[in-house]
Amino acid sequence: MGVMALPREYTNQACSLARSLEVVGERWSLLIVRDAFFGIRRFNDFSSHLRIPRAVLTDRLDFLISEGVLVRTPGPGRRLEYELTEKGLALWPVVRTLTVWGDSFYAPGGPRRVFTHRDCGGEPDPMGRCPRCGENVSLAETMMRPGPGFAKPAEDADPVTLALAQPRKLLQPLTS
Amino acid sequence: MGVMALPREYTNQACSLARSLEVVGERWSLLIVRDAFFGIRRFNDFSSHLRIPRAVLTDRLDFLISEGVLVRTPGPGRRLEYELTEKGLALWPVVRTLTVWGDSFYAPGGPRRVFTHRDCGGEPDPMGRCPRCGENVSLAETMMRPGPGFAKPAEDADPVTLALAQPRKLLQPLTS
DNA sequence: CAGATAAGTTCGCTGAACGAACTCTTCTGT
DNA sequence: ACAGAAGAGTTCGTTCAGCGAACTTATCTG
Repeated sequence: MGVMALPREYTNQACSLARSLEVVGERWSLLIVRDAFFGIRRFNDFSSHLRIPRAVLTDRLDFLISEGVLVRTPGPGRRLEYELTEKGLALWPVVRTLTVWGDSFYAPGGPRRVFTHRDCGGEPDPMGRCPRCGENVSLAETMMRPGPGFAKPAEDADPVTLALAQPRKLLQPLTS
Repeated sequence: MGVMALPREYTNQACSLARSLEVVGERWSLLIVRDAFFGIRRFNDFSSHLRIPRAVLTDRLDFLISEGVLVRTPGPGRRLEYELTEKGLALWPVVRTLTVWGDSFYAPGGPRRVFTHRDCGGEPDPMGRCPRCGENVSLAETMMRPGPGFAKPAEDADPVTLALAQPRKLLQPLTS
């Protein structure tokens, strides 16, 4: 059974960071969430893009659902899909700040992906504030595209990886 | 030997989030970094505050040093101390956004800690911008104090926990 | 009705995390 | 100078989660 033991509690329960890490601090969890922001919604798409063991993927999805970060919904053709809830969407600043840190220290060629305000072209900060127009940019108004440090995927890369190498809107369902 | 194998690589190396998680995505790493922001600098203080197995703490500290997130320096009385580097300090937005998310969804009584601009009392956002005075607030100008959702530690809690229940400046060395 | 595709399960293995106890070195008081 | 305490790890046996590969079951599709 996929009943997953609650991840062992970080002892210092007085801290909201520790509490958050109990939910999204396990291996793969944040990458699954990131892929959901990128529009991935189906089991096999997560599996082929992340190359995570399928049993682990099952566990993580179940757990994220039980924590209210994802919901499982029937998609077109009754196939199951996984989508971010409001609570999951609220993780965007976390995903973004970690990515910015990685870009700063591990991407000598510049950011691997760039996120821009669809309407004005500015680059919103992790909280969504656009420095060009001053607006608060929603995720649906945010474009993602390869940046200067992007490593072009091989021709024979999996279809999901190829699709994510094209400019897209965040959260736009990726139907491979 | 504390030689730690590089954490298994998350396969999708085209992504800076995955790269970041290889550095700070392992169990305990971000909590160690958080404690460093709170002023903890000594092995035993990390150990007693986090209640992490000591061998794991050794591994994590060595690894964070090898990645340039921490430095080991001789402190007063030649005792070793661990301090955040510039690269480590750049993780504050990550720590802060995760904490804010945890406060939002797992702290019904309100934030467990609040962080304020020493000069004006405003509460800077995770990027450091103070909504009251508009300034960009440095970490050294940021005060931390218990918030409405803070669980008062028991009288017999360890000295580190007790010290962190008092208002303090971020990064101020905690010499227990 | 015969593949093909989606969405998982099952299984044996290995390595990391765990807690408790132990070691070695440096301070501190008398 | 010496005894004891505190700091900073190491060692050790156990347990459990993550791993990859192969297998299963259910739904589509031609």
